[in-house]
Amino acid sequence: MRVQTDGLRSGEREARATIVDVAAAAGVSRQTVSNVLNRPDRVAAPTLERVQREIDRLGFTPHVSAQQLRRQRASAFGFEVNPSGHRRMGHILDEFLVELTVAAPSDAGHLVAFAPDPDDVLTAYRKTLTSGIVDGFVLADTRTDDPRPPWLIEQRVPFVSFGRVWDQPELTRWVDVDGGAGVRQAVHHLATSGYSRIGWLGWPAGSNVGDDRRRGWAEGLRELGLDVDAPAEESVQDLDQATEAAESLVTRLLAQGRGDVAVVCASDLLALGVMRAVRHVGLVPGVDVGVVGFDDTEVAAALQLTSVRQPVAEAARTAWGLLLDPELEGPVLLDPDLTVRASSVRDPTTAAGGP
Amino acid sequence: MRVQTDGLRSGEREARATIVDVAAAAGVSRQTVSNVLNRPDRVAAPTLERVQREIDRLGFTPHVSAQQLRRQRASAFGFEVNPSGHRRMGHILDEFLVELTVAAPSDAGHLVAFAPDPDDVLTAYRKTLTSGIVDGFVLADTRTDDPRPPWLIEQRVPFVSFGRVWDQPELTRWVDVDGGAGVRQAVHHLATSGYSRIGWLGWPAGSNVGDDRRRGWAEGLRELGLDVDAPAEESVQDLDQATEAAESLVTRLLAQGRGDVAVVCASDLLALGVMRAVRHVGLVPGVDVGVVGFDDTEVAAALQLTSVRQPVAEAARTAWGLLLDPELEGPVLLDPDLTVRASSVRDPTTAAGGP
DNA sequence: CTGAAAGCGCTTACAG
DNA sequence: CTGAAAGCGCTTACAG
Repeated sequence: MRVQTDGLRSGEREARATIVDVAAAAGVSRQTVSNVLNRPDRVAAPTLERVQREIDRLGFTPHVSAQQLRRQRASAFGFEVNPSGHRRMGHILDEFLVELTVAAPSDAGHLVAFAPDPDDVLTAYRKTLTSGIVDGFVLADTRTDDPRPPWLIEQRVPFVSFGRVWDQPELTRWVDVDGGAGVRQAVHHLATSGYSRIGWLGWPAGSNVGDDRRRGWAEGLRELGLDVDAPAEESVQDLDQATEAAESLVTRLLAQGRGDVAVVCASDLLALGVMRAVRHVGLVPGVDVGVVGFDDTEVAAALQLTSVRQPVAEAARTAWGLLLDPELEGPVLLDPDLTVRASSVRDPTTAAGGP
Repeated sequence: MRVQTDGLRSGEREARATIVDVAAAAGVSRQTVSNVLNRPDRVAAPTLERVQREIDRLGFTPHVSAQQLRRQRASAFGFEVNPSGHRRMGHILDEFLVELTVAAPSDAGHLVAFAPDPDDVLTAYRKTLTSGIVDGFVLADTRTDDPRPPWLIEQRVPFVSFGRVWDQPELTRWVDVDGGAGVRQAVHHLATSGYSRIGWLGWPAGSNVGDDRRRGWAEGLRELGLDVDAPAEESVQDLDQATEAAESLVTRLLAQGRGDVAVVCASDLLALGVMRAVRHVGLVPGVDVGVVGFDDTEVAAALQLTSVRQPVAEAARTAWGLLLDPELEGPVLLDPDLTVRASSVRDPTTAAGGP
């Protein structure tokens, strides 16, 4: 017999209602309450209604641990996080974690974040799994020679990946953002704004992500009938080096004429280098030279930089779909959005790139 | 009788070992295995060792749901997240979520992120609690008239807060960053760099956080014997308005003389406005006018802006301490760090604020 | 120091 | 359509 809510002294913690309390209140067995919850079709309408009323009245919520134990299923999935300091992809992964949590279908799954020892990542995956708190995983930040996918496949553990699993092409349960399509979109936008000589500032060749974005630039030019031999330069992800590379790039572009020059970049930081280079030659970003970055970081927002934005929330929803819905076929490649700001609209009243 | 690991066909998912498997392998009862795990002092040394060896050999990890159910304790705490788009504090809270996960003491607690319906936040707290998946909560982003603290207190639910609970001064289980101390530190740093006339650009009076930071500026000036009536201006968190306010502020500061002028700001965005204003009058941030921002965002890193950094990882560790260690007295006020960059060092070779 | 008993809250297959 | 039985994997108080 449970303590009745009404009988509590004020300030005392209410005892939670269990399925047995609901059963007693509704005058049925606890199995029938369980059926109301899990197999409502097997319960007669009047019984259903009566039980449901008591569930609502008592504020009953099933005890998740008991369900997990009995069902031998956690209905939860793990997501590895690493200390913010070591981030390799800006805040995208922090955002993805948040959006995965928001998008969790409350009935079918929730998210468990865990932080492995960096020297022995797989142990954390194994422990998380065998302690019964997850049924599978959402991977992100997959690398070439990533040990996780082969291990998970061997163990027959369900997983999806945010980001292609580059060296396992037979794997199809992943969702990624089509960086090339995003850059192509940027090129089309610049052309529409009246820029016709569009250069590229990217990372050194050899990174899957960077090469993909550069391909988008070349394809965009080709589709539009623009000069496919437009200048391109490379820089690592460092502001000073980017500025230097951008100075050379901007000089080459401007040497062929003025007024219709723009640069598309593989990242916002590279784009910031371009804005600097443009200022250095006495011109104004967005008015004299168009600039587009990638990832729509805080920097882009602050400096009025047009930028390609990854649809992180949609990627999170898709990840849940690939995990839970066997009908949904992978892989899924999402188109990014373009956030248009002053750096690409040729409006003399709204120069970009302050201060 | 369980399937033996050795007997599995290759590729088949291993059945996890349970406490019963360990007991059988070690030739003891399952209660003894449980004692090895939870009350090792009650077990004879040889038994302890024998059982431990089998635990390691079988890779046994206790089933968390079974423990939670039996102990009637989740050893987990909830943390509310909201879609990234609606963020009010930059990426600080995303970072805090990550650091809370990293800092979770694996034996004593783990973190459960959940996303409430914005129109009915308390319902999500109640459900998370009564479903038995958490024992309490970590709050963040507490507001004046926040409904959560009074409700949690009334329900006798344990919680800590990242950020003061401003309108419940009797509450002491919180950890916060001492913004005033951070700004004071910035003032001292600027003075050491040779700036002696130091203005303030803050938010309109009335916000707890903003007023606190401004107090730090005034105290810093007083401690150093500098002009406590130095000019101050206000702006909301918007780049154009910040630039306008900064222009007025910089003009006033420069009117009294040049060469030793600096501005401390309540945010990096306001600081960006100052850098713009400095450029507009033909001067160079960091060389002619010192600038310090707050929060050390990506913008600060990209623009070589010196900025006050909140110690998020330490705040997360402290939050766990306040939650789990009754000896640890609250409240805890952490000192921020100053990330020094070109905008405050008066070095002509490293101007800040590109492009 | 070790083990037999009870039970946490639920679900599932099955009998009536 | 409804309920009695069994059991998921563990821990706790207690008897020996």
